[in-house]
Amino acid sequence: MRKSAELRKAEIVATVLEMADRIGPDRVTTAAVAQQIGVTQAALFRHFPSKAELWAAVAEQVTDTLATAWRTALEDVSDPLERVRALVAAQLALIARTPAIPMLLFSRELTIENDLLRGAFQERLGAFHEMLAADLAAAQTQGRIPADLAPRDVAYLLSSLVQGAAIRWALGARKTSMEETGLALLDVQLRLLQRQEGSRRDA
Amino acid sequence: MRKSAELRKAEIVATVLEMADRIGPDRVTTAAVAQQIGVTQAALFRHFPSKAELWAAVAEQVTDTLATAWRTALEDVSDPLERVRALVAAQLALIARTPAIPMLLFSRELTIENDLLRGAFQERLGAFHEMLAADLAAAQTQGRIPADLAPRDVAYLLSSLVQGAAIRWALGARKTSMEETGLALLDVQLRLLQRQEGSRRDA
DNA sequence: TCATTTAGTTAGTGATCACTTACTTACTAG
DNA sequence: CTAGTAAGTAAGTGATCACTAACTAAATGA
Repeated sequence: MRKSAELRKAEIVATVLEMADRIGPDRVTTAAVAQQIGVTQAALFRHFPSKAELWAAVAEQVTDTLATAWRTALEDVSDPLERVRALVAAQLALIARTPAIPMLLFSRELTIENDLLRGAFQERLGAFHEMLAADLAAAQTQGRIPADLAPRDVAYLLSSLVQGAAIRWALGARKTSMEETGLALLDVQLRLLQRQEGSRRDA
Repeated sequence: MRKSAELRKAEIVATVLEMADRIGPDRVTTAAVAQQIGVTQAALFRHFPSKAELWAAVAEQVTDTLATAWRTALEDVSDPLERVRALVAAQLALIARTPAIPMLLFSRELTIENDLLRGAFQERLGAFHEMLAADLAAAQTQGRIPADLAPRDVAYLLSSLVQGAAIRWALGARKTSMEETGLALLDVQLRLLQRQEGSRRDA
């Protein structure tokens, strides 16, 4: 049953993330993680010098996953509004698959104990916002959405849409489908953005 | 320095809420609360049989404050869209004044330990959503916003706006003014909602 | 084959948590 | 004035936390 350090580290990180989903980030104790893996609690400290460094590894994996998901979503999509849609859809899908992500944003580990982690997550959210804003600006130059809108404002509205959907999903004990409801709202918002000038042209 | 039970209970609840703002909900220990008040830790258990019941009292005060703020905001406002604006503005102002509220939504106490609290908050958010939806429906019958929009969908967009603003504010270490940026976004969204048919009529 | 490396264990540490018990002191009604 | 009540204290409890020291056994390379 003995694994290489590399494999074991990955297993520990994955387990922490899974347990953060299931029981909440602040409930993930070293003892609980070790028990789930099937090693003693002390074994974790062979691989990570402290729990904070373990969380840092988790955060790094999450931010990597986010970056990868965005890149994949944008592959071979050139139309600006389709790119916006793909980005939001990817974010919704990722949160649905890894519900710990929004919980991590407000966990004790991130918000209080570890300024570095908070900074890393904030930077990722900022990157998401900037990607949205860039494509929205492109859509604007194509005359697809009104010219007097600030792309960054619209990008904020769209990221808020994702965050709101995640909050309602979390509070509702995950009964509804976050992806479906989120995508439905995205369509409403995108129609609102497009229709004004589009309908003028059509009419 | 001895206070009546009523006064002391109120003082404890207020202190918990203040400390939840300052150090995070999960960091609020009975010892820390007692120390800030200036009594022994055991004294808290004279007034609340358990920490869970203490949190329940805090939640009740918060939901009461929410309800009051909404009622006050709607007083003497009859125009549907102005009511929507007043509601969202009131919510932004309240969160800015009591930043623990969004943190509570994701705290361990609420999301894991205490199903009752989670239910209470979910119900309040639902009430907010329904109030928005009702006024949006009224605006729809007045022809102020497009008829083919589901009022509940638009209400979700608006509550998400508030939640997104709160998240960015919390993660950004509260450097920006949440009320200002939130209200600016609200204006953008409201213009998006109105302009479509308004501009058609004008044009 | 055997020495070295390394993943893992056993059995603790002190700190901190919510909560309890037994006692004490301040207020108040009769 | 005094007896009862209610607020508060001192000093614990056991549980749980992250983390450590000393030891063991499995893999590996010469």
